[in-house]
Amino acid sequence: MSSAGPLQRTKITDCSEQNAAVDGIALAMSFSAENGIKLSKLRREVLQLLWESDGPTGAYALIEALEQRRSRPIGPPTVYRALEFLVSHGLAARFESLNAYVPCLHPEKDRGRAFFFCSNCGVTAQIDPPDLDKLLTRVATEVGFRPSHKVVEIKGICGECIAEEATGT
Amino acid sequence: MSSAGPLQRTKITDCSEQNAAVDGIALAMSFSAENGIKLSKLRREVLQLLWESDGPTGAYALIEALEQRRSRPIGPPTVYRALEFLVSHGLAARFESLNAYVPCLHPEKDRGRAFFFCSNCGVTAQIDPPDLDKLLTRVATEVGFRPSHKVVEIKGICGECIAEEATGT
DNA sequence: AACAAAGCGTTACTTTATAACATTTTATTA
DNA sequence: TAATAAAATGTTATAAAGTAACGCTTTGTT
Repeated sequence: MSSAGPLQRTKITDCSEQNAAVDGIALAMSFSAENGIKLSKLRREVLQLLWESDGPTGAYALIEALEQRRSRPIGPPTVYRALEFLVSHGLAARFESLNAYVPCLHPEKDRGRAFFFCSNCGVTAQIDPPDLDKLLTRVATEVGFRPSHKVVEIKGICGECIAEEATGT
Repeated sequence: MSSAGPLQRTKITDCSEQNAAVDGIALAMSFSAENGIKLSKLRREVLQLLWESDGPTGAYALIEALEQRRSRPIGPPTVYRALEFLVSHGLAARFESLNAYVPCLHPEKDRGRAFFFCSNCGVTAQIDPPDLDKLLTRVATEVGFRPSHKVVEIKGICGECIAEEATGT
């Protein structure tokens, strides 16, 4: 995958992948400590794999990666449960239209996340425009609906790939 | 499923289910005629099943329903291809977070659809606030992204179910 | 009628996800 | 700290969703 573009990535853009992962985990650790959440070894490993990954990661890719790390078989429920925990605490999110998972910054404000995904290079960004959540909430209110979970996912081509397309790179 | 609430449903709210289905198909037929699309028997049947259905419908539920109608086995690819066609022409949409399909009004304007789904009663609504698509497009533009597919899905509790909850019905 | 193209059928298989129950680890408190 | 309860993880089996590859049939075209 190419380097960071103008997108605010789910990964921290101006750090190496490794550092982004470290930061992501550090963030999760302090967030957990502050909120009385226990981040078990398994859950930490899964989250770390998400941060170290190049993009949205499927559950079975995580299983394989864990098996590598541990040199023994891991059953799907093990990983799915860890993912469920991470998602329920806002540390990760499921990218519904990709059947895959991404790590999340800002676990505290877990509403109205918008994910962008470049179909060309796979770069993923999480952008949370305050307007968006307000708009969705307003529309919901107008029709008497009480939202509990909002999914906003945009697929397309990122700025870098558009540029490369133009210059014929 | 309960009767129509204040939501603009994917089904036409002030008609019986049967009439909604008839109207949905009629709409699809005229739309197809106008746009030089051929709606084969199979595709028409699948679309009709979507309209007649009580809510978002899984591919395998459609397969079963078709097998009922035809009294012989139907393979998954048959239905998936029909769904792909319907979705690509805006006559249906995949509800990503439910692994299911819904029929669509307004096939012509196939952008920025917002789906609402009541986790309690299953009622589904398609609402397309012009603001929403504009906002998503604006945010995308700001980060240099060219969107090709937008997914907006809101799960929660619909007005009717909130009312029933309150009155203890 | 002959041909081409699109649609559909069929078989087999892959990927994604969960149910049910056993075991281990962690936390609690006697 | 040993006993117990609760939470987390491991294990096996299976369900649910989706696709690849190939052949036949229908539809459209010359």
